[in-house]
Amino acid sequence: MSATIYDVAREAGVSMATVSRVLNETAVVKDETKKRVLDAIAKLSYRPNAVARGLASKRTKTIGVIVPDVSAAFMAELVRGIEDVARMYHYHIILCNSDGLLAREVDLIGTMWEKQVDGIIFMSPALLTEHVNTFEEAQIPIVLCRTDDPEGRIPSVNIDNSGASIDAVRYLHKKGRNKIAFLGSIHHEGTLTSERRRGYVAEMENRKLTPIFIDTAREEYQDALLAVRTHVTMEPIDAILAANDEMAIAAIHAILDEKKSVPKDIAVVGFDNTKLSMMARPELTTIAQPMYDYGAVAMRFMTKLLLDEPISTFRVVLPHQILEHASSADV
Amino acid sequence: MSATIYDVAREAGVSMATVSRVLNETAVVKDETKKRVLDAIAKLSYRPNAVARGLASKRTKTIGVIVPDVSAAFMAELVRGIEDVARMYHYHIILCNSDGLLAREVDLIGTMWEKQVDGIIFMSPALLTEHVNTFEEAQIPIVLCRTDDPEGRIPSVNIDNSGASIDAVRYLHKKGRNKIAFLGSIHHEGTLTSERRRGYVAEMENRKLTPIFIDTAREEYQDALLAVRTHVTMEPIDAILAANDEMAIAAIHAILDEKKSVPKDIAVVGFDNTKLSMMARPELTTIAQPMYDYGAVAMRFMTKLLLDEPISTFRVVLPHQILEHASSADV
DNA sequence: ATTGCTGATGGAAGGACTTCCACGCACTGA
DNA sequence: TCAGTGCGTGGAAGTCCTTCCATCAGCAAT
Repeated sequence: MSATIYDVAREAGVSMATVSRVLNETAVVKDETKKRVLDAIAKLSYRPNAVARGLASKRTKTIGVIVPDVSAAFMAELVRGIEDVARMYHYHIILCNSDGLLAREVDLIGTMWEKQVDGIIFMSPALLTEHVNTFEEAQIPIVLCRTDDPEGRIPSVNIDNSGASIDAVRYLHKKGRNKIAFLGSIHHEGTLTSERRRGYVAEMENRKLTPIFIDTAREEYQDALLAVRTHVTMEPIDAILAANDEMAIAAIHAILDEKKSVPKDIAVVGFDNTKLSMMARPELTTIAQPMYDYGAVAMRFMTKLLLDEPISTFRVVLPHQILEHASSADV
Repeated sequence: MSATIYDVAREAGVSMATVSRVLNETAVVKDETKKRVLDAIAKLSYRPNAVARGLASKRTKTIGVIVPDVSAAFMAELVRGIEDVARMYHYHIILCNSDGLLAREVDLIGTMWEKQVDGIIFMSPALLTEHVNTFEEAQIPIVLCRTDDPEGRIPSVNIDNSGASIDAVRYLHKKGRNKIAFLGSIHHEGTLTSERRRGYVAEMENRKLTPIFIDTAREEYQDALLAVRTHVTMEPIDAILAANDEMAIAAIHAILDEKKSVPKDIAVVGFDNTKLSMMARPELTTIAQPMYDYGAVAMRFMTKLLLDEPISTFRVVLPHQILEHASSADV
């Protein structure tokens, strides 16, 4: 079939140990010998078998990536960030979707271990004790991405979601908005949305404003569309802070459907700065998180862990920023 | 460290061969023995090492997935389809982005080979001879996905892009539109867009209509927005068939920006039925391709290849369908 | 009682690499 | 001249499985 390291050794007249050394640059090999080996490799168009390599070295150069759903709004960009950095460091990624189901997540971590991945980048709606336990059993380097560990046990990469909401409320209030509603679904604690909601509530109270909630079952366009439509006719509000862009756009459309104006009657601010925000009319003011960077930084973090590079902090916090567009512009 | 098959064998008082048989159900094992083995596995919380397994069996249960860019409009859904089916059949996927660069694609196929993947699902803007050659060298089962091999050498899963355009032109013409423009970028042959353009031209000529082209550099929102804005003021048209949804939405916005009406003045039809189509105002008429199914079917196809199941055709053609919405409704 | 099967299991040889240990050679310093 | 020092290299063990071949007990058929 295809050439093995042994064939290369014979062709070059050296031992397989030497070929391995050339391949991995793991020791000095005389230039002349090295050349012979490289020639033999080229001649036989030899490519090392990564599986055998993995078995012998106990390092597979692959990283497991567990996400709730790649096809969700901006997960793909994040995954792209991971993969790009992975490639730079000669890693590959095994991608799995968990749908945020604990059982599946636990199972996946097990499978990742079977596959002998060198590390796992993990995303989940909320981190539970079960997760942490599984991580500990698995004994694999883990980096949480867009998933907070409130107790800071696991290395993580996040933005300050609560702080971002605070900024948003401040921003809207400065624009003279007082009846600011929060559009999101109710989840258990530890969720991204719950953090965002927390910041919202804190800053509203801080400013002696009454929090208003527009709750949806799921965090989706259709649900949000209906919820906002209904709410707008019932209670007077002049601004909406949505838990994500998709819902924010639903809010815009719902408001327009009810013959009100954005931003004149109601300003809308989204979350995440997905492509969607640019594709709405009026364009959406949104809180930008660097989605690509999320993945890129998490993967870079992973390589640091793997290569024993010094790490300054276990909880990386990425910057966020309000990007102002027409949906909340001054009237 | 962690238990090996040998430990399990000792614990259960059998040979490792028997453990392997229990694990793989590759031969009959007496019920009582099997129970002892399973108990031992549970007791040691043993999980087989997939790498060692891969080396010994020459099957890794992993599939390489090469896409131009996961973060592109609907690639993520497609990848999700692949992964879901892969999981059903106990496969995993290694995901890589090629950016559609030939050199990277060739390199990736090589790396996939190193990784000893059982098969490759391959997506590319256009299939070239170099690809086919590399496939042949690699000797790995390949399934093309959303990538046509005009010569039908490689198994593939596609829709009839040219036919879809024909349908779209027919549809618009029946609605009384005569000045139908095609919005897309000019690529070399073999591209999806080129197929779509081909069908458009064919049906326009068939109906004695003059083809009108709005060309963009890249197939993106911004490029399309500018191109359409400019074009609309110069040449009278009453319909636009866009090469994808993103550009179609750009077209809608450009038309509105120029104070014209959609669909009254100009009807717009998109391609791909991404989530975006629902999120536009007016909602976008689009040619639906089953994006999730694209991936799911391709992966299912792959498993058939791998499991030697009978295959009816090497070129799977998925159905498409015009989904009518407000952007092209009767006025 | 002997032969011939079959069902259940053990033994051992790979599979393609990495890596540790040892060794030869040329050269250095006393 | 001889021990000491490295560099460059070979040999072989080890990694954890799968799988082929052999074995063996038990039972039906002759």
